[in-house]
Amino acid sequence: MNASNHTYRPEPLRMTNQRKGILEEVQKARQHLTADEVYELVRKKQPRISLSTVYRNLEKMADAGILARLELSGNQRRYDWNTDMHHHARCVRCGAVRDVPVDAGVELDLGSQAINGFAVSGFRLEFKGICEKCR
Amino acid sequence: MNASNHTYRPEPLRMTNQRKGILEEVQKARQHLTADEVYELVRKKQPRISLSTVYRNLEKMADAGILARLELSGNQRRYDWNTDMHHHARCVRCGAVRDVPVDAGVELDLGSQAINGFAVSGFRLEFKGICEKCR
DNA sequence: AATAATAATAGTAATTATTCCTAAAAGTCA
DNA sequence: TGACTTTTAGGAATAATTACTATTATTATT
Repeated sequence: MNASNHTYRPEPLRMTNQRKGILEEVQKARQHLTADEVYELVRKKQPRISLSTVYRNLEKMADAGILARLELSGNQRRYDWNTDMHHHARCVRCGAVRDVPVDAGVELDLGSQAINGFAVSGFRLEFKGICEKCR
Repeated sequence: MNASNHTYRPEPLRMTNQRKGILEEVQKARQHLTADEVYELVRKKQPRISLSTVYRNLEKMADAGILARLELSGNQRRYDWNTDMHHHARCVRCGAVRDVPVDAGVELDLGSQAINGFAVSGFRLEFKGICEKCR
């Protein structure tokens, strides 16, 4: 058991077909996918791939910084091709999740942010609302 | 399957011993508890209570607005006696979660918040950092 | 207090998401 | 090519949560 989610991992990543296929699907997806969504997609091209391979690789690539983990509150883990800092907005009707650039009119004053002895080092911001399609 | 998490529930809540005991523990806890933490606590006084009763009641009381669900990203669901609007801060060392009042120096500009066609109706904000004890 | 109606319970089974295990196969490097 | 090490498939294991069901408890009403 490891305290940190982002353990330093010196071992090299071999470029296997499976890994390539998984990465491809995540990168070309328009939404943020769950492990089993990725599995279903990759399976069309590599019918013998196993679910555990998909899980393992998504986690490994997230550790390596190639992908980003997306753990929205109360939901299944998803993976995001966009590893830059950004927020997310979830539609309460259809459940779609979209990216929100950090500067999209959102201003979070973290200036001298020391909430009663708590030293803030980061935050995550999650919007909910109704997306364009659902209005 | 129901689209909404907060279904209108006209049926009355009967005040059973189990429900009373569960509510008591959540309200007197200093931390935000998971279902099985509540279970272990209530069990000391009501050794025959079942885990599913704890789960069912926590959910029911959350639906009724007596408790608040707390689903921090990538974590087990917890329950919060404080149903007023507030944020949370999680210590990356010890994992403790504390409340952050909405006005604690945090300013989120939601003025004309329409992120490219997405109508924002709410948001959740989660801090991480190091708590007083762990510094 | 007794009755009738129905909500809640204990105990367990089922589900879902994820991680772990292992022998066999496949990349990588010299 | 051969040696070394990572990765794989497939399935078992785990953890959190939800669903099921016969029995019991609560509440409102006589």
